[in-house]
Amino acid sequence: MDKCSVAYTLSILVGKWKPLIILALSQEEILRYGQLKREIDGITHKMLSSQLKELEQAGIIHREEYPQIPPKVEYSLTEKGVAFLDVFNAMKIWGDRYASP
Amino acid sequence: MDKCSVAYTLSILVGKWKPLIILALSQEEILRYGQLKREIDGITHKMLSSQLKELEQAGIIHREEYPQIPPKVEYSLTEKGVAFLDVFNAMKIWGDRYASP
DNA sequence: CGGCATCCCAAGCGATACTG
DNA sequence: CAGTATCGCTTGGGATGCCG
Repeated sequence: MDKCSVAYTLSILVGKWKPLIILALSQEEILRYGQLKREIDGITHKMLSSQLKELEQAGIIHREEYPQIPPKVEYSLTEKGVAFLDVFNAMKIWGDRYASP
Repeated sequence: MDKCSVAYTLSILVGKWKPLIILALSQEEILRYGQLKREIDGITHKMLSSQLKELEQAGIIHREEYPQIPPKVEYSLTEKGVAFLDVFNAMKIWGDRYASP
């Protein structure tokens, strides 16, 4: 097994919140900032902002900003992000099978 | 997608070194402590010890101790650990397809 | 040879406040 | 409503040393 591509994938999962953000967006297609914040239990304002920015830079999510007052920003998964769900699916299968006592 | 089983799987991947340990053992079947240390570039004594212990407690790896002087300890993947390679495989597929720029 | 304990720094993260 | 900045705590993990 080649370590490099696995390492790249792991780099996406780094941090306490990124997986939860991706999963939240996988369920709702499109979510506004505030909706995401409510979906993800316990995440702080700062963390959500920074993690969203990192995921956007990684090309996992798309950010759509509407120039209006009050501001409105929508987030959604890119094709790359949707494909990432295969990884979560493998995790889910393994977790279902082996989740601890 | 159920978060719980995914979260359990993610908990296995927590830390800088656990994925590398699992991957190393996936390539060699059985490795002694010192061999693992040499396989995994840059890992410190302390980290290898602690991560091995955690993986053993999680049931991912098997620890076989030979009561002799000098000590000899062999590590290998359990069935649960081998099954975990499916997760890495999904990661590899995604990484190969989408690795950056 | 392999495990465990100690010390210590840096990164990660939370709380809070300010801005457009 | 969404984003940025600052501060300080907590924790992961690196370096080192002792023990069976």
